[in-house]
Amino acid sequence: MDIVTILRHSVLFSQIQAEDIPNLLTCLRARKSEFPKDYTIIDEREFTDELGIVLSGSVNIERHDFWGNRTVVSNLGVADSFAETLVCTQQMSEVSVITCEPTTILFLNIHQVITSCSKGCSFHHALIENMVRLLSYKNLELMKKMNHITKRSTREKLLSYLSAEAQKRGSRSFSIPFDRQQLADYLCVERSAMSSELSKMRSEGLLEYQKSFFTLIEED
Amino acid sequence: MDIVTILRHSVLFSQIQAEDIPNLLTCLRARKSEFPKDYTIIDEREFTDELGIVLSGSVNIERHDFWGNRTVVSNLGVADSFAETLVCTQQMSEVSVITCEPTTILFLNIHQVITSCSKGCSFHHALIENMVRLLSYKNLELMKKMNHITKRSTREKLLSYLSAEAQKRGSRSFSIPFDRQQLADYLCVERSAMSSELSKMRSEGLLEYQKSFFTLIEED
DNA sequence: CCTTGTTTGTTGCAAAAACAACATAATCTC
DNA sequence: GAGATTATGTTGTTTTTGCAACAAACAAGG
Repeated sequence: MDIVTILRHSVLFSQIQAEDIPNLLTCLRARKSEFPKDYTIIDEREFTDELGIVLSGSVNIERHDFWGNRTVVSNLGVADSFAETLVCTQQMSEVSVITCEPTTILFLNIHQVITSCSKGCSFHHALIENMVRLLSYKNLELMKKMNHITKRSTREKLLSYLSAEAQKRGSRSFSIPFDRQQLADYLCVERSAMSSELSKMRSEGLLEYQKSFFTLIEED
Repeated sequence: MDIVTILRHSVLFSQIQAEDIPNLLTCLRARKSEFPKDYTIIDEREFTDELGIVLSGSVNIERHDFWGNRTVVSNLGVADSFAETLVCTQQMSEVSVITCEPTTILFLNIHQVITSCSKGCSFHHALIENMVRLLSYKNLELMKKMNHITKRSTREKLLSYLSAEAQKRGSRSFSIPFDRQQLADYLCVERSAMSSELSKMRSEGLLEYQKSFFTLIEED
């Protein structure tokens, strides 16, 4: 799939005509980079003027506390973007962006465009409007995640997350983008306790799973 | 304090000249409303085209699950805003906005301005740029809250929250905007267990408190 | 194909949290 | 000012989680 098609599936470029995109990319000083698996694209305490869009592969957004305990904030796939908040606030990052597999990223120098673009590009307004929409959807994603982790028990967190994933895919069978340790760090629980709870839920007939592929079983 | 002064302290109107604000308010179809304490300004499942700014008083953002368990998402004071994500995404609200005390709100019809404003107001661009900044700061606030609630124990959540509040105020003595039940619902823990833990922390010499006024005690 | 490393799942124990119930203190309303 | 209501704190019990240790399964590398 070529870049223009991928970008038109992103929030940032939605409702922008395909023929306008090459000029926009020039204006945004677009640059493409490829990274191996487990590569830290942006680290904590870094600054950036560039928003990243995933062209292929996937990344995790993570953070570590003082003692090195990891929290997985989110997983991003093709057409998803990151670092939009850093670009807009010009603050130091509190998260890392790490590849989960070989990944290609398109970097866009959004900062100068949303603060002042004296070129008067005809699609500038559409871009900044999309930026507003992008940040709003990021807010909603954070609220959804918070909805999972505010649950009080490990089982409730799992049910909340897995049922939301099923709903998102429109299917009771689906893959999640995390291994066990990543899922535990995403839901803020202890890995082996979570595995034990998943095993109990399976023996109670609530769900089946094989590694990261899950099937929720409908109650009769 | 008059409205223009308050608005200039908000993110949405920052860097907009005081003399431009009256025209902007006309353009935004501004309307002011007063509400008693414990009034639900926006309820779950509602839609809105209007962003609200707190002129006096305060509000809590809350949500309830299917069984009626409440989560407190955040507390907003003077010059803070709400519903910006609803306005930008045109989706149904998943939270309620409830007054904590008698409160005055300024409602602004932001939606039509950020999607298309054919009047060509000279400050339209500044407003949408501020909207981008506002949404980014909301993201950062959600990330900060998530930083508290991803901690694994009640004590760690309390320490995380209270030390962040101290840092925000630049003082080891401060008031928080929550009673005990609201604080417990904000940190997603059980109220009486949290009270018990606060009591232990006090007897260990970590902090003092009287209702919502706290003092963190420096370690020797 | 074999060895090494990683991932997943299990077990037992200690600690922590949730919960229910209740007493005391503080606040509000009449 | 008194009574009613709400808020805070305590206690004991049950449930759940975190943790450490380890075994088995799976994946990767040579």
